[in-house]
Amino acid sequence: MCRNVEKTMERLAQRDLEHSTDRPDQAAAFRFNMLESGRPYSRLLRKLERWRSLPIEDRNLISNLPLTVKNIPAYAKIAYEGDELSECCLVLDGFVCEHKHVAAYDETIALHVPGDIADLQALYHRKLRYSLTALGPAIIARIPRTLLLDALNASPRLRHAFELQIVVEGAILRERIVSLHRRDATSRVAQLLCDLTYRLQSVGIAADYTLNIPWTQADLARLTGISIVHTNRVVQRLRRIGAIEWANKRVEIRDWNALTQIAEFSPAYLETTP
Amino acid sequence: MCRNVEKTMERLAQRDLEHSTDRPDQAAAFRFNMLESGRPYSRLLRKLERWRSLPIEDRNLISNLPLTVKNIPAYAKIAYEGDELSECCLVLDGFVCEHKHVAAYDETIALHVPGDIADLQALYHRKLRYSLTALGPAIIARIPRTLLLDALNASPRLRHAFELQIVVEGAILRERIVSLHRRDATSRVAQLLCDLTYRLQSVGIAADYTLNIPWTQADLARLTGISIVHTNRVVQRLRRIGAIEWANKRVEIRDWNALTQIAEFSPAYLETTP
DNA sequence: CGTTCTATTGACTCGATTCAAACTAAGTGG
DNA sequence: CCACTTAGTTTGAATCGAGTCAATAGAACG
Repeated sequence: MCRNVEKTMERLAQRDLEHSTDRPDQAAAFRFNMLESGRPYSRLLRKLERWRSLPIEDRNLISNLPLTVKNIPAYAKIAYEGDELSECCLVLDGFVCEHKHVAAYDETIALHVPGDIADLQALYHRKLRYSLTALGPAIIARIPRTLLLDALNASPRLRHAFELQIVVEGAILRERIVSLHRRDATSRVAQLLCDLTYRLQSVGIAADYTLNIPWTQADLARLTGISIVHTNRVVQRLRRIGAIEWANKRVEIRDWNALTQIAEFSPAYLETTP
Repeated sequence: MCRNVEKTMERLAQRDLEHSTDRPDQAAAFRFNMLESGRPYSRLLRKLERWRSLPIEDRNLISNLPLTVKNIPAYAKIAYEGDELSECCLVLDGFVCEHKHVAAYDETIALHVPGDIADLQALYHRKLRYSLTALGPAIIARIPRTLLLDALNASPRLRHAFELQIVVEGAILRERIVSLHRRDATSRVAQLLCDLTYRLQSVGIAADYTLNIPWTQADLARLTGISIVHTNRVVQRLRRIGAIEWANKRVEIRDWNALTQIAEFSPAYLETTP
C-alpha cells in the first residue's frame, strides 16, 4: 500500500544526510524568537494546567528545568526507534511526527505540535518505541530526562498532570483508530485538519483559523495513510466546496462548520476538563 | 463502511436487554473457579511485575484491595462512554472490548484480555471515553477506584508500574494504527491472532497455541474493521494454507511462523523489559 | 422439526492505489 | 537572463482489494 509515498521518503532521507542537524534553520529560529522567546515552557505549562491549575512551586519545578534549544531542518530525524535517550524532546515550534519502520516502509503514527513532549512515552519506558522526524523545519528543546523525573517525583500533582498527558495521547490514538476504521479519505483529511486546528488553538496558535504548515501533499498523505494521488484529489474536493484554501504552506479554514461535518469531528476526545 | 456488522450489533444489543447483567453465566463462572479461584489479582500482578518485581508490601497493597466479582453474559455492556465510574473493571476471564459510538455506528478500538484493567484510562481521567462490552461471556472484578488510587499514592513504585501499563496500552494502540495503515485484510487478522496469543501467553493462558475464544466471525470482523463476508474469506485463506484451525470457538495456531510472517508480527511493542 | 444464528458463496460495485505523464513553480548555474 | 533541474501538484486510465447485497448451507437450540 502506498509505495509512492515511500519512494518520496527515500529521497528525503538522502536530503536528510546532506543537511546536518546542527545547521540552524534561520526562518524557524526567527519564528521562535518572535513567539516564544524566554518562555520555552509556556505552552507545555498551558497544556498541563488544562485539567487544574498548578501551584506556583510546581510551575517553577518545570520552568527551572535546564534545556537546550535545537533547530531541526525539515525532514531531519530527531530520534530513532530503540534509542535510549537521556533527554526528552519538547516541541517548541513546528511539527514532529512519530513513525515506525515496518517491513521496509515507514508508517506515520502520530503528530506532535508545539507544547507536546514528543517522546513522553520514553520518559517512563526508557526505550523509544518509534522514530521521531521533523515535518518541516522545527525547533525543539532537549530536557534531561532524570531531572524531569525528579521534578515529577517531587510533586504528586505534577506527576498526575503528566499521567493525564499520556491518557490524552491515548485518546488521540484511539480517535485515530476510529478514524482509520470509519472515515473515508475525504473525511480523514478533514479530521486531521480539525484535530490540528483544535490542538494548535489550545496552545494559542492559529486563532484565526489560518495554519502555517510547511508540508507538501506527500506529507499529508503519509499522515493520513492515503496515497499521494488520492490525497491531491481530496484536497481539491475540499477546496472546491469552499471548506479550505491551501497554498504556499498556508491552510486557511474557510468553512469550519463544513469541515467538522465532513470530519464528523467532535473535540470531546481532546478535552481534559473535569 | 461495514454496515452489515452494525446490523448484527443492533440485534445483539436487543439480546443484551433481555439478558440481565446480573444473571450469572454458569459456564464462565465454572471456568473462573477452575483457573483463578482465590487469586483474582494474580494475572494483574504478573503484568505489573514484568518490568521489575515488586516488594511484598506493594503486592499486598494490590492483593488486599476489596473487589466484587461479576459474571457478564455475552455481549452485555459493562460501561458506557461518558460514565463516571466509582469502580475500575479488572478482566478476570474472557474478553472485553473498547468501542465508541460514532455517527450511528459502533467502532471497536481495543481488546482486553484477563489481567487487563479495561478502563485504566478512567482511573486518571474520571470520565470514560469509550464503552466497554464483553465479547463472549466474561468475568470481571469491580475495584473501588479511590482505594486503588490510594494504593498508588502510597507506593511510587506501584504508581510507576501502572504508568508503564498505560504506556504499553499506548504501544498497542500505535501498533493498531500501523496495522490499519499498512496491512491488508489477511495480514490484519493474522496480526490480531498473534497479538492475542502473545498477550494471553504472557499471563499464562494458551501456552499450547490453542485459544478458546468465544467469538463469531462477525466479532472478528468488528475487531479488525473488515466486513463480515471478507473476514470469512480471510479465515478460509488462513485455514487453507494451514496456518490456523478455527472451529467450535477454538482457534488452533498450527503454524506460528507462517502466521507471524503474514502478520509481520514482532512482539517488541508488547514487551516491557528493560 | 422449525427457528434462529452462523458460515459460506457468487455477482456487482466502488473507493482507492498504481502507473504514467503533463504541468507549475522555484531555484541554479552558465 | 535564459536553459536546465528538481520538487511538487495535477490529470487520466487501468486495476484491485474490499464492501454490499442476496441467497444458500449448516449448526445449534428450543
